[in-house]
Amino acid sequence: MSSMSAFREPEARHHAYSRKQKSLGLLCSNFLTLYNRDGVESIGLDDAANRLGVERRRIYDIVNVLESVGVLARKAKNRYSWKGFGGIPQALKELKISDDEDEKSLDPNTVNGDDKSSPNSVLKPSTSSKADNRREKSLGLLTQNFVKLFLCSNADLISLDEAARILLGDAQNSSQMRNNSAAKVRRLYDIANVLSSMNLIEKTHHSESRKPAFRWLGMKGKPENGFTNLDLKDTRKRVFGADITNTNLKRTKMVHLKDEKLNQNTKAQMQNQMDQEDLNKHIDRNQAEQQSKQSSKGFVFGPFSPVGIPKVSDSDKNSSNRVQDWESLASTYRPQYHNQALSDLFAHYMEAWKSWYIEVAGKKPIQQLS
DNA sequence: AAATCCCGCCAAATT
DNA sequence: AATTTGGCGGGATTT
Repeated sequence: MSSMSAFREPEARHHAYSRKQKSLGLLCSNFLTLYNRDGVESIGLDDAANRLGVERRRIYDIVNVLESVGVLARKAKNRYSWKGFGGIPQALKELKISDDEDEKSLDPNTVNGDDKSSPNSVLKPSTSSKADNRREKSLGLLTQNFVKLFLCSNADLISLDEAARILLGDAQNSSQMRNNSAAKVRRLYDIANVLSSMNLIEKTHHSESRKPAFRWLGMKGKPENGFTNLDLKDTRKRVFGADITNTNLKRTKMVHLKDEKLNQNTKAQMQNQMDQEDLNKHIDRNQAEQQSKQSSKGFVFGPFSPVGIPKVSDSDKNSSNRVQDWESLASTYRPQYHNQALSDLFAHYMEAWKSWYIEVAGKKPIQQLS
């Protein structure tokens, strides 16, 4: 009854219904900021949806990919447990191992390929049952496969298009796989966005400046205590500074790992380094913002925002512009880190959020689960 | 025009 | 049967 769809304004002074403000990536950032840290241990989907001001559907998207990377774990209906960023390494390790033993050299893009081939393809788990058909196309599985692509191949720059192609089972033409691939890409965009918000990957461009692609950052993205620059030396895997010449990875049957309920205890030890990573994100955003708008830092709430709050927007992170404001907050440039400043900023965010939340929901501020 | 990807309908899964 | 999950893709936004 009486739904409030009174936003028909064709145009007005400054509105800008910006699609960016509703991006999955941003939502994920908010999600992380909200649940990361402190004693969060259990997360209710309803709560998340309310807190973030979005429909449930969106939460599922986020939660699914986060779970695929080990940050969350489904505990029960409507309930997930927060494992934290500390759970990522383990998850990645599992992914790296995975099963299947056959190897195949896939050539995502090979000019005039004459390698007919592709004896077949497909990733359908042979043991696939009719019911598992759903799981096969799940966002979660796609996420894991996408990640495996980075983990198992030596190419560190992959475009969504390539990923989709590979994940499909190769083959560069014919069949309606074409269309299927397109559909896959849509999903990959979503995945890439949330993965980006975690800084597990970063958007860049292939080669000099052509097609957009993603680079795997993994834990390296946030050196907790090392350095913020990723040199070319890299740690172990050698990487050619060029586009993918040939991806040599397995035909990934990919994951199917059975539920890993091995760990369940723990409670303190997971969160430790990601603090700044998340904040860096926000800062990054702020900087980007400074370019398009100015000032305005804060959160982006859902569609409905408090009556008194202007609902600050904020541009998304990565932007293809000059990066040089590193000192923007380093100020003192110390060998250490700006944890202090970051913590401060974080606190500010939380405070703002909290106050907003209280005002709107009229609930208690930040629940402490239990 | 092409690349992104939000939105939410509505069907599988679960409860 | 009701509710929770979550494919899926039309088409609006950005680039």
